[in-house]
Amino acid sequence: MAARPATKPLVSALPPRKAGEVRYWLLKQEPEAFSFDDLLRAPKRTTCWDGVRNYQARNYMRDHMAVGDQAFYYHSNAEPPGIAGICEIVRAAYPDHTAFDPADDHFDERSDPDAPTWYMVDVRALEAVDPVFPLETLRTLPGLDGMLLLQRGSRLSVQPVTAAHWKRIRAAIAKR
DNA sequence: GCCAACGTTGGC
DNA sequence: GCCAACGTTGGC
Repeated sequence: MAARPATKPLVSALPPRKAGEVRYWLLKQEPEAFSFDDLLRAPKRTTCWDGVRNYQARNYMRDHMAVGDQAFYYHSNAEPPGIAGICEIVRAAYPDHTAFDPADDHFDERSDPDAPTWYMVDVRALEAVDPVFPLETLRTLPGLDGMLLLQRGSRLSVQPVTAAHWKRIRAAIAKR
């Protein structure tokens, strides 16, 4: 058994939230499906984050997100890929009803309405990051060691971001 | 469009 | 429980 590479210190279990603590996240979305501009144009600048079908991503949403947490809105499969906006969680996890709808792309026949498998949260746009702050630039910033997004093969669509990384990135965006 | 990396599935 | 096959993600 080879040693687990040092580049893989996944934050799978987060410590308990302290009273009043704000947590930070990164939410991936393909702009072709729903861009940050789409969110700005949505009623109340709010949408439900439906369609997550990965257990780890679900666990972060269901077990660790709270109203008031903030998140980077990240455009994946985009040109360029990068941070397109800042948003906040405005509703904590509740069942993802799209899993119950056979007509929906994200239908999952195994998700039982009486014991839902999949959950979503509601997010509201706070401000655009315009132009997009590119992944390529994130890779050049010091102080982002261990950031999940920057690790090879990282595909998780809901990722925790440490407060230190959040501050570092916000500062880099502001100073640009 | 390519393809490496990943998560899930299912045979055994 | 192992692990090969498969489908998906997402940068490039």
